[in-house]
Amino acid sequence: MLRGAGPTAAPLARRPSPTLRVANLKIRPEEFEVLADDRRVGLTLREFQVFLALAERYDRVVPRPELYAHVWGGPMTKRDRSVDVFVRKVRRKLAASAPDWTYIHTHFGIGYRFTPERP
Amino acid sequence: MLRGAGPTAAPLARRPSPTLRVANLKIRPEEFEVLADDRRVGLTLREFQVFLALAERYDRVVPRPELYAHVWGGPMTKRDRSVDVFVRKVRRKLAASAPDWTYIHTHFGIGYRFTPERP
DNA sequence: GACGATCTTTCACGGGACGTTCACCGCAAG
DNA sequence: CTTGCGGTGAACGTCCCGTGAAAGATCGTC
Repeated sequence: MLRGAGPTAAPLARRPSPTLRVANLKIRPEEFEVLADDRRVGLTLREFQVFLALAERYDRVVPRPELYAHVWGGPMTKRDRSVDVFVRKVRRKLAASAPDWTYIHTHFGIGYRFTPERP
Repeated sequence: MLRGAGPTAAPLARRPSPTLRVANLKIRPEEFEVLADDRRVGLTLREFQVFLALAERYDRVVPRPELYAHVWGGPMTKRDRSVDVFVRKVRRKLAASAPDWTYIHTHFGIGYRFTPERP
């Protein structure tokens, strides 16, 4: 009698990926991927870069020009709003995935700080 | 002359082939064969290599250059569309064998992810 | 070797996701 | 009140990716 899969059939094993954990987030830099409570946040490439630049400086205030230089790789021109726009986009997607959390805090005139908090 | 009769005659033994299972798929790496609901998907060699490279990283986002290096064994030149074309071919054949499933997901600007889903 | 079939690689086109910039407005600080 | 920084939505151009098809490579058969 023909057997189907046979006795050696095994579930496909999952290969580990370097993962940073903070609060309810999992961050996989190699995959440009962020999970909130194991749900995909779905950041775009730029959004992830901005998020990572902040997350790597956990609980530190990151000046806007420094953030810009780290992501865009050059000096920030005055009145460039790129950082603000992408912080907004990251905030929106994080909020959609984890409504009860606040992650990115504004420091007026300085920049942003990544510190997960449950209001 | 070959004869099946004789005292030592035995039923043709079916050597089990190592088989990975995931969702409704069976994967036999040694045979370069994929079955969807026990139907042959009929991937070609390259197609199978691309499929396996993704399947081995189940639920992981695989950057395009990494996928290319794993299958073609060298650095990917910019603007090389080989990966895209073969992902397309694999998708088409998988869809033909299992229309109700979606397996390979696109991550814009990064690469692809293998995660079977029933829409 | 010539031919045909099958598979791989490359090319071109079109739609759409993403990144950038702008404009408007609310609010913090002095 | 006045100023300017940041939140926010949206327009717009770029280029990434889906897709079909041509061109090239590989293999088997006659």
